[in-house]
Amino acid sequence: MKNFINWSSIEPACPAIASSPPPASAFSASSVPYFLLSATADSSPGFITSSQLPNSVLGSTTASKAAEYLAALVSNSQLANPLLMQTQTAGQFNQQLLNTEQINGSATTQTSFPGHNSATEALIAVLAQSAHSVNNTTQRTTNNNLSTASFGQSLANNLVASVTNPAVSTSCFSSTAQSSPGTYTPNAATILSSIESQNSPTNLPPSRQHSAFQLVGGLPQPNFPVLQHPSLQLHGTLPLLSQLVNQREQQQQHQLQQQIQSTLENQIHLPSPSSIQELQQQTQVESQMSQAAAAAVSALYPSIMCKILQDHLGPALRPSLTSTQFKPIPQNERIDIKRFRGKEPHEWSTEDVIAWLVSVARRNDIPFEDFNVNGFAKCSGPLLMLMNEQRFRECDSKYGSLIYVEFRKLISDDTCIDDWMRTYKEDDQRPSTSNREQNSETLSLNLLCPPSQNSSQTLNGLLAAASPRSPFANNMAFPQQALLQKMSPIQPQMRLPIPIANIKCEEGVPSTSEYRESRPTESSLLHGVSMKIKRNKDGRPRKRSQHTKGNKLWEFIREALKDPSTCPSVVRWEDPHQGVFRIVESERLARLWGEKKNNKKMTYEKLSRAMRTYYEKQILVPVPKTGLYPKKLVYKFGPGAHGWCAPPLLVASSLQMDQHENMS
DNA sequence: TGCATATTTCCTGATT
DNA sequence: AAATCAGGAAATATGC
Repeated sequence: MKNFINWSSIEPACPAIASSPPPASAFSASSVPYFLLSATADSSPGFITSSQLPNSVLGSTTASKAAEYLAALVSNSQLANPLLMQTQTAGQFNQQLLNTEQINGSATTQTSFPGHNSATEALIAVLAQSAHSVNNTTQRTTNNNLSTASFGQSLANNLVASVTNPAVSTSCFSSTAQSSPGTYTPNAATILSSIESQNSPTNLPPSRQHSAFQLVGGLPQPNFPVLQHPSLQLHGTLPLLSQLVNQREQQQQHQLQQQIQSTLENQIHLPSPSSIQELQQQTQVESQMSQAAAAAVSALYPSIMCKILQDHLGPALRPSLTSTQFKPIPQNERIDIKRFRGKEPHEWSTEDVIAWLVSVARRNDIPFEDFNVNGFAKCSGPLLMLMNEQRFRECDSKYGSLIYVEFRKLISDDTCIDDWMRTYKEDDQRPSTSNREQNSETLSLNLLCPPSQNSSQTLNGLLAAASPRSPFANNMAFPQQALLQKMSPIQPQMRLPIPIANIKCEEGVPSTSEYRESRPTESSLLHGVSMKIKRNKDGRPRKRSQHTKGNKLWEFIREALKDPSTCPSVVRWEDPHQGVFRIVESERLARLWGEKKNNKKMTYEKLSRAMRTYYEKQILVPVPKTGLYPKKLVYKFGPGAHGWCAPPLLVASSLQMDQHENMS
């Protein structure tokens, strides 16, 4: 157990650990694979340029994306043989992590941090550790075949350890210390949450049960056979790298097959069939290792797996990769990702919606490819306005709620939706039937796209898509039903039950509506679609309520602690039992809070002032000055707060840590 | 309309 | 030196 390092024992001694990257000495040029050094990028020297990346990475061509991609590529190739992963980089990295003095050293400065390769190296180190630990496990359990699950678990555990550790997550995983510190972390955290939900600590091998807070150190010193090729030293091109990877794997497979073949042919000279079995097992393990590594990386980094890698991984992995998940944005379908900003949501075309989704992904540090864009492919702004949270979840089961919340923020001041609905109401009240038809058509078309598009479509055509038994199929009163049915499969109970004219008064959903009475939940479909326009004295429309449930600052922080996209990258637990948490990135938290409150001027200064008002109400209580916690940016929930509870994994890990500390 | 609530904004000064 | 903490005071936005 000596080679475990307990992060919690280091952190209190160094509250500023998250902002103190390792010294430059931890990495040297000679320890970096050639192709990382040879590539150049405008924004981040040392990384491959965005033009060299596949489409799936182009959604957000940040340096960290490039780093992730390269890391995946490296790991896919090198994890095929775990020994290759025991690189100098990994060894040095781990030694560096183990050196508490260095971590605590005040001499570390931002400028000395080699930001151009840190993310990749950190990841390689973690992957190396995974390979190493699995290798050990394999040696210990001789006859146990290495399973995909166990390897993936090991990899996941190491990433848990790394991401949980602020020194790694905030400093090392930030690909470019200068331009985008910490940008890697949310992705990793997002991925980890799904892993954590699958892997309970009790299922881990004994050596990994403290993984959430510990990182194994002391890797053997290396022998780093980098992929050496003259071209790579000049141009770090992915196709060539991929080709080399393929060639090398084919060679390895071929050699092993030859070995087995010759062994079988010379069987008479062999002492026992068990050796053949061992050799076959070795081959099997090698193959499984390769696939397991690939599966693990693909599971961890679905967004950065490009077609080259998928092809490389072989059929065993493909079933786990959905076609939609990795569908690149076609080059010829580029969209103006800024246009939507100049429009109101009800003016958004389907392209604007996609562009907005890109911005949501970026803002939340979610790989855009993780969004089920297909689910929103036919949604225009007006249609989004009619969709409730459940409908968003139907479009994207994973991120639907988040996207819904983001969209509600956009229309929170009720301006655009009110205007839009009012316009329709005015039109709708015109007596002429022909007008009604026309207006219904306009609206229905608007739901799909703004007037500029799809104008050739007719109302009849749209209505034809509706169920013939629909109560609105023949009266033109509510074409949204038809549209929603056409858009995507909708559960019958989700159908819009009432004519739009009747739903304009939030508090007055018509009492005559049999639908409402028989199915009260249906009114929730129109949550937020309010015709009641509240305005301030100066005539400006009121912003969305600040007192809405779940909209208080402490509740926002509570939710951030539950959200893998913000915990532990923005806020994280210090002591989940006691309700002690720490703000990791203060300004980012303030920015997120500002976004929620539609206040671009929010700062951490102001946020913290609001936090201090909570001491009076005991929503927060002073953090005990026991020396257990950092002195800054640490808060504690008090009896006035409720609903906070730490993720089970953290609690379990923390308990184990307590036991471990008690034992020692 | 007025009051209560929950911040938000600005500030000074202390601490890390 | 910069970031953070502490808290007073007034302003603002919103719900009821």
